[in-house]
Amino acid sequence: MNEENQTLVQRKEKADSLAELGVKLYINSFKPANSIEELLPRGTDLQAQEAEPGGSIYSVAGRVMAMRKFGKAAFCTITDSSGQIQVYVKLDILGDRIFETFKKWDIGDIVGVEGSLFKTKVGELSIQAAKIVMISKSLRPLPDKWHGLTDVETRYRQRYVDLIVTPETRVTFRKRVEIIRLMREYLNGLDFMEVETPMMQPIPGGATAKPFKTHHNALNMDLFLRIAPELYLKRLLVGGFERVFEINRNFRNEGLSTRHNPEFTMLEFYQAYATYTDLITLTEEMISDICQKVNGTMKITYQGTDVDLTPPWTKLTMDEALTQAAGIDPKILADEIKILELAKEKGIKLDDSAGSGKAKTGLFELLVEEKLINPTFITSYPTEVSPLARRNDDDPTVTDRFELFITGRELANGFSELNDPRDQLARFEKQIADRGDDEEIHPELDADYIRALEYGMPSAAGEGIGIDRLVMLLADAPSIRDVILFPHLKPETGLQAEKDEADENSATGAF
RNA sequence: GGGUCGUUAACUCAGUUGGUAGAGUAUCUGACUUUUAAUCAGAGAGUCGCGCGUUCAAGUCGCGCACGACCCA
Repeated sequence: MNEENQTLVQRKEKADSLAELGVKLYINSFKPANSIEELLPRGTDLQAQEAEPGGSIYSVAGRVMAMRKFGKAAFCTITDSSGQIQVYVKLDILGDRIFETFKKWDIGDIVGVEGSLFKTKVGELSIQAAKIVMISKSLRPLPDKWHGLTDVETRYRQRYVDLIVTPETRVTFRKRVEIIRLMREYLNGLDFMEVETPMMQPIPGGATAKPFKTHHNALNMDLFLRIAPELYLKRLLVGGFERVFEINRNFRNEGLSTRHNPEFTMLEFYQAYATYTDLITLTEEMISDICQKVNGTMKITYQGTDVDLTPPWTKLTMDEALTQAAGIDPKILADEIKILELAKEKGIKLDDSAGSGKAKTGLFELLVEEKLINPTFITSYPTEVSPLARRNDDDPTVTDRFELFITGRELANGFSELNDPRDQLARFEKQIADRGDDEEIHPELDADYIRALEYGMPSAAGEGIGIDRLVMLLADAPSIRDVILFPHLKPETGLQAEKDEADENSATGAF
């Protein structure tokens, strides 16, 4: 790195001089007996300037986050993954030689401390260090201790630094982990099996989206990163696993935004002999329950907007939503020609082959979606836009499908599954015929999936829930990049230039 | 893809009408054995994102590019 600034040079020199004093800079032999978290309650009964009775010795390891040095003593704040505690370091306890090495410690170093507990004059629980040890020497200065790291680009690119210095970031990602854990627990409790299906697929199916393409060299074949696991999970229903779920990554080769990352995490689950209404009940129970456990309440705010996740949630058909939220006359909705005219009037682009279903969906996305703040299930999606969903028994122009909207965003999509192989084949064929002029979306007929259905798939309902968006909601995060540890960014220009240079050098060296 | 804004020390930010690059934190040196953004004294630290142009002179003005943020499609 061409960043040999003064601080870095000084830190390296200091590391060298520590090594000369006989200090090993990167040891792997210190095993802390205690977490910081477990020490903290031991201070509750102590008075200021009182040592813990019995004088037990504890040991902790962590990163030095702050240091207030005096001539012959110092206070350091150190953190481990459970919390932070102050360490009091004193010359006359450690002795000259050790104290000399301590003076070369920096903020950012990872250290081990052994000692007893006491409270300082101002009542802060502290460890009186009897032994100190360097575990890992830090060569780079941490960001400003008061302002922290505010540059979002650096926070995303160097998430490790963000995690060190931004407590809110740690809270968000712990929350993410907890949400996914609770989701697994919930589904496991209902006897769902967690499975893994291919992420590299010869035919990317289960959604309409642009896939990433890759190549298998030995087989000399193109593969696609999956856009959805759906068709594989339903093959498992055919196979007799009646409740399956998968929580993992999908990939879509499309634009990036505060709500879209090229790889994102979905929960998809399928339940035999269930209908979409069963999943509506399951979804509102699962999400409200997770919110209660993670946030301690079902009434949350998202970016300043109040959202109430207390069940039951609103349920509207798409027609009802268009009437109630967009004020469209039901008579227009019932008239195929008028609804197409209205959509065009509103500036919605429709292919010549588009029917009223696409028109309604377009109007819904334009006029209704953003108004659905509190959780709302929209049902009765047009068959035209739902190639994998089961038709409604009474009205075959709509499907037994729902989407869940919260804060104006789609969070989940579920339906009673289409298991008639001949209907499925016809819809695949129509979808391929209608693919329009988009070269990047190539719906291809998945003949093996049809073959699977021909063996007979039990009636079932299935659903996908966008985990990143759910975490955004429950953690009040404005951008999907705030809930993905390493969001996709374009390469850093400085680092890229150096890499090119290095590549060039090694290429020359090879000749 | 279009628009708006941003990019100055490791971090957070100033920088006037175009005229020698500034502060706090961090770092280094010294003082200091109960501090809480410790304090005090001193010092060092910059490819002003990159490039081209206008000008006697550009961090500042113009154009292009890169990266990022937000809005729109």
